[in-house]
Amino acid sequence: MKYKHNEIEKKWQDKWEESGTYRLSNKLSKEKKKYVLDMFPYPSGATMHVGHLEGYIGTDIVSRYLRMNGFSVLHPMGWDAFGLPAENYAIKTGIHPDRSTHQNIEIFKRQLKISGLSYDWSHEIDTSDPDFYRWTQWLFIQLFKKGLAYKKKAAVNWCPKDETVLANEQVINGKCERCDTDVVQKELDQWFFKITAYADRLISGLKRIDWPEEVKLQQKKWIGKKEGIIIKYKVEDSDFSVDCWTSRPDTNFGATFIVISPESSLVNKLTKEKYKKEMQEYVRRCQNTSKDDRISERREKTGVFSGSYAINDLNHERLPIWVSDYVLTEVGTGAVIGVPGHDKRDFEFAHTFGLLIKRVIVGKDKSRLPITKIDQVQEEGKMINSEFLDGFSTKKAISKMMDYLVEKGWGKKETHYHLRDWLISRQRYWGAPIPMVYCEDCGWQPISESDLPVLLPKDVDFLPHGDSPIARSKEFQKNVKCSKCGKSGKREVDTMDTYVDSSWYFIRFVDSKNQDQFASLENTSRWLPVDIYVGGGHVVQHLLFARFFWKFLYDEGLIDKKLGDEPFLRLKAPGWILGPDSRKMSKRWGNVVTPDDIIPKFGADVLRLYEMFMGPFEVVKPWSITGVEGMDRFLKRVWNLFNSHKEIYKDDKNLQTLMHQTIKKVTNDIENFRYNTAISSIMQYVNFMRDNGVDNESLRVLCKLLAPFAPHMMEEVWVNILKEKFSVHSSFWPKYEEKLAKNSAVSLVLMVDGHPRGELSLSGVEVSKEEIIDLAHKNERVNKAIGQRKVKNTIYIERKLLNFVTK
RNA sequence: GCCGAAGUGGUGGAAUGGUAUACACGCACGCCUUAAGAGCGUGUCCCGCUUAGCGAGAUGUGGGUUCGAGUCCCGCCUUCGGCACCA
Repeated sequence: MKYKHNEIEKKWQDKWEESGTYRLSNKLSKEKKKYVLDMFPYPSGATMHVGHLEGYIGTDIVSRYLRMNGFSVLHPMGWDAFGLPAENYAIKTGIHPDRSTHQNIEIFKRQLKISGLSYDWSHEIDTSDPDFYRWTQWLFIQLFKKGLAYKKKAAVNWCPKDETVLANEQVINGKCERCDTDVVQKELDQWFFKITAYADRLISGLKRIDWPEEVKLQQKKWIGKKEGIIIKYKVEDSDFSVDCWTSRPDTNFGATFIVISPESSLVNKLTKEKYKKEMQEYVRRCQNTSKDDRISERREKTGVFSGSYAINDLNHERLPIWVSDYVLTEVGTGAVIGVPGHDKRDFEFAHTFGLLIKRVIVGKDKSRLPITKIDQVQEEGKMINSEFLDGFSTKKAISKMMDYLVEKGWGKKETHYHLRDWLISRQRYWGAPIPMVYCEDCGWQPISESDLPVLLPKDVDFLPHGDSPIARSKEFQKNVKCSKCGKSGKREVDTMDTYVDSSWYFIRFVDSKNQDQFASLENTSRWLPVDIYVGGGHVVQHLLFARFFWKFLYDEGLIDKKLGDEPFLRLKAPGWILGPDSRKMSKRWGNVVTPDDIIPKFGADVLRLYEMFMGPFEVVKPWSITGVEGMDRFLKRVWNLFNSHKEIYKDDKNLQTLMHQTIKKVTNDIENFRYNTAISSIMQYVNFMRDNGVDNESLRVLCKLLAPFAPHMMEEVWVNILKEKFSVHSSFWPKYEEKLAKNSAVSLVLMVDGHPRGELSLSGVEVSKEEIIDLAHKNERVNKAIGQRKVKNTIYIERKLLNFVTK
């Protein structure tokens, strides 16, 4: 009997949907819940490819496994539907983003469904649906009320020709990706979320969660907490001073100049008449330099002397004050203390302009001579030429110097973070409108919550015209009232960063149809936090933002405190799947493999098994069509095994042992996302049965073990061959017995000096170490290997090996 | 430059510090077929020998710890990912 995957897969998919096999019922127990979540996809115009599917198959397997273990599993799917690509597509083709996005969603959804994924679609969400973004807007208002959303001026990438704001990804080498015009920085009033208020907790919370260490490290690095000190330098012949923040005050005796950023408000005050003209020109030039150019490391250092000097209180030395664009306004205080001997950037600057270079750290080569080459610039070591710090390590010197400066009143300790507040304003159309109204009397006021959602107007021309597209809607500004005083006001015309949507969607999933609340306390308490979260790619920021929102809701009591203040307890990141040519899948290389290329020919079960068998879940791996064919052969063998109950085994110890070993292995492997080895052990089990025969129990177990991986064929087998009650996916996962999983016959390795020299078969009976040593000495090869030497030591590991050491 | 991950057959990969190369892919030969395909079987790291076997070597590279290292420690090389003038 031939297995017709197309027919059978369709048949069971329909049956599962019709009987609600994966639907959650409210009767299920509260304690045994699991929330298994995929990072929801952006439904882009390019179709889904097999790479997207890797994570989805992984969560599907674990979800099915958990259900079979008696858990009620929330496993939802939805759409990160707002975003720039749809808008750009609209600009190019005139097709409204709403239309193109929803067409894409249909394609994605069909592809997920034919893959046999067990999502409970009754929880589906779409971030571009007013039902969803109403609560995104509501969240904004909660943050605003707590002072965590605020407006301030900030620079954006601006294309003067297209008259539009560009996202960082649209800026290629400092030029607009569409028209190649040089991108400039433009200051606009924009909304921010104060994520920095949570910086410390975003670090400390990492300790409590089961995430890959490298992801945690990346988060820590992104937050970039650094202890430092602000040192005040008096400016000579004036009554003001320059504040420099540094984490390395230990090298302060090596300071020879100060550099401030061109954007600093001090530039004008400090620049002496003689240098004014040159300075103005320099500052103007910096303004017109794109960020990319400014950052590119290869660029020579530039700068202009201000004519002013600051005084280093430590040694009363005069420090010339320069202006240079290698100093960034946003970092520290926007003013840097130049230590050219022990900082490469400062060295380059000093070298270019002929400034003094002092050594205060002994070189790696023990050198105490002046520093003349960049290779000699070294950040750590033993202090010299630094009075009271001499002889100390840099590490010790940092704290000594900090204390000293604080005591003298010259400095103030201050912790700085790399993390900045989150700029969420987008001068774009396809996003959630920011629910704020500007009133001449009351300033910025939120929409009253009962008036939500602020609908995204549809009558918008989204071609770039130099302002936010929504500003051109005729409807949008009609009858707008200040929620505080009732006077007419003007709506905010910017939309929110789509990261805002994706930072809380996982909460909406637990109660996606709720019309009165973002999610009920009952449902959040029942399902959250997320037990297993799977996804990769752009994750660093997403995870930080989502953790920030969660902590905020936690603090506000909008979710139950007993849920803890971390939303994702366990994280797994699937590795990329490369094309068959080992390059990243892309239209450009013509190496994209989609589920539609594979499923019609081989079926979803083959695709699922193959993807999980390719290699470790977290690792990058190339696609191979011959590998798919191999998996097709394997599944055919499985099908034949179930169809030809040729020899029936009775009471066979080997088969039973292997069965328990396989259950154990597959169970542990699924728990740890080691699907490739789970499948290989199932293969060994199948091979054994094919060669040696089967019995009823071993077949039933095989069907269950394989059910999460190949759900369609196993359902067919379960119902129509094994004649069991529908559905295998609601049956119980097999249990193994430790005792039965142990081989009764053990082959013990005999070694001499660590080299294998033979083996000893021990069956069942317990044998003592002494008896084994006796037996080993009867082995010819062992004796030959020992030869005339004396055995000095004997190492015995039960059931494993015996090693005679003669050396 | 900094941070992180990884280097094992022709290929994807397996291996709680305990017989390296499981499980697959590919290839070769054979069986079955008029034939092709499918299916099944056998073989497949490398060198040597007195060749049903035996012995030596091999997990990027050089050291170290250990009775024993792919696995742990130190140095170097290569590849991939992230960040990048962060003071």
